Amino acid sequence: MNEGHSITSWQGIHEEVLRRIHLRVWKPGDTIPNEADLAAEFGCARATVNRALRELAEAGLLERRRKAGTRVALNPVRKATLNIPVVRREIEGRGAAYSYALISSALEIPPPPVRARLGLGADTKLRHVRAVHFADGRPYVVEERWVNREAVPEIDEVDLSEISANEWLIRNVPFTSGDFAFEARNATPEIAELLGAREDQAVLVMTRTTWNGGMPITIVSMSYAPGYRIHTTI
Amino acid sequence: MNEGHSITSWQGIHEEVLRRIHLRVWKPGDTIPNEADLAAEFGCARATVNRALRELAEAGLLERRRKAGTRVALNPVRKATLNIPVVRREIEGRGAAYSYALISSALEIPPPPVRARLGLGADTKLRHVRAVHFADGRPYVVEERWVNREAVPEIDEVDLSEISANEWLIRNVPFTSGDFAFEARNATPEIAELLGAREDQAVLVMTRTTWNGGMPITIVSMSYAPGYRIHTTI
DNA sequence: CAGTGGTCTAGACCACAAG
DNA sequence: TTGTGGTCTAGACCACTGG
Repeated sequence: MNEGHSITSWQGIHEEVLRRIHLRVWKPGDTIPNEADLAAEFGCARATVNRALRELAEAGLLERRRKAGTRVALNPVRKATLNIPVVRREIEGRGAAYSYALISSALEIPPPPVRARLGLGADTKLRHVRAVHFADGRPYVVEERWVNREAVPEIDEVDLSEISANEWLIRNVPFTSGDFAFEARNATPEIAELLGAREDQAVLVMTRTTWNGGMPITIVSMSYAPGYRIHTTI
Repeated sequence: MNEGHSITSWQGIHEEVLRRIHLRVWKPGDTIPNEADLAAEFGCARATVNRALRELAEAGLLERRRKAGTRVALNPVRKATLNIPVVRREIEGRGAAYSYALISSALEIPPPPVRARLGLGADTKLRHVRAVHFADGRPYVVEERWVNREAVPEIDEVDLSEISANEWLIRNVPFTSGDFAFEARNATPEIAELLGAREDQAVLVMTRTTWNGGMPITIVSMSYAPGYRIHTTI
C-alpha cells in the first residue's frame, strides 16, 4: 500500500496522527503534544501541523481548545457528508436515462403546517408544484413543492413541463440557508400510485426548506421509490 | 444584524464572496478574479484569500482548477453533514433519559449477505448482538449487530448487558473507514414489537459497516422508531 | 510554455481560557 | 498570568493544466 505523503506535508502529518490514534499510541482522552512540539518533531512549520490537526478536529477525531491543548476525542462524533445534487444529475450519474413529468402546477393557499414553516400570512397563495422524476422510465422520486412567489415572482412564468422546479430553482435562485430532514413514511395511496409502489410501502422522504436572508424560498418533499438508499463513506 | 468579520480575515472574505454570489455579481459559471487579484483588492495576503476560497470550494459553491481559475459552480452540489454520535449521547442530547436492554448475544454463522459484505469465510462464527435503546422509557432504536471476533477478540468478554456494543466499540475499537446507508423499510413483526410500532409501519434504518485497515470490524443496522428524523442544516 | 491554485515557511500578533 | 491554538503575512517553490 504505497500511499504515503511526505511526512512534512500536511497530508503526511494528517496520516501520521491518524495512525497514532489508530495504533493507540495516543488514546481517547489523551492530550497530544502541542503544535510547536509536533512541528519540531516532524521538522516542519507550525502552520503545517495546524492544517493537519484542524482537519482532524473538523472530522471529529480531535478536540482542540486554546490553552487546554489538543486531545483525542473520547466519543468521536462521526460526521457523514451527503451530496445532494440536482435530481437529473443524480439519475444521470447512475448511468440511467432521465425523464420528468409535471403533474400539476397551481396557485393555492398552503395547508397550515407549510404556512407555519415558511412564516407566511394566512391568505398568501403559493405555487404548488407536483412532479415525478424517472430513471430509465421507472419512477424515481415524487416531488411536491411550494414556492414563495413573493421571493421568486418569475416562477409563474417558467414552463415547468420543460424544466423541473428542482432544477430551475437551483440554477436561478440562490439561497443562504436551508434545512434537510429525512424520515420514513408509509406511502399514501397517491404517492404509491405515482411511484408504482404498494400502498403503505415504506418510502424515504426528504423534506427541505430554503431561505435567502430571512425570505423563505421554497419547501419541498421528495418521496423516493422503495429501494432507494442514501449512501455515504467516511 | 451585526455579524461582520473584518474584510481582511478569511471569514470576512468568505462572507463577501458568498454575498457576491448571492447578489449575482458573480453568476453561476462565471470565472472570478484569481487569488492574487483578490488579495490586492481586499488588501490581505494571498493565503488568506486561499483559505476562504478553499472552504467555499469544499462546500460545493466554487470549482477550482489550476490554470483555469475559480468559477462559481453551475450546479452546486449541496453537501449536508450529518453528525452520528453514540446513541446514548444522542438521546441524552435530546434531554431524555437513556436506558438500554440487551436482547441476545450469541455466536452464530451469519447469513450470506452479511458474510459477503464482510468478506469472511463460510463457516466463520461472529458475535450476533441484538439490543434496544430507550429514550424516557420508550423504544428509540433497535440495534442488530454482527461483530468480527477475529478483529475484536475482547468482544466475547464484554458484559453487553452493562454497556451497549455500540458504545463499547466506539470507545475501544478504532476504525479507518466505514460506510453508511439510510433507507426506509416496513417493520418486520419482530422489529415492530420491539419498537412498539405497528407491523409494516415505515421505519428508518441505518446500516453501517466499518473496517480497520482491510479488516472488517462490524456491521450493524439501526432501526429507528417511527417518527424519527435525521435533521441537518446547511 | 505560462498562469493559476496548492502548499510550505519563518515569524508575528492575537484571543481565549486554565490555573 | 501565561500557555495554547487561531490567524495573518510576505515570500517562495511546486504541480497541474489550458492554450
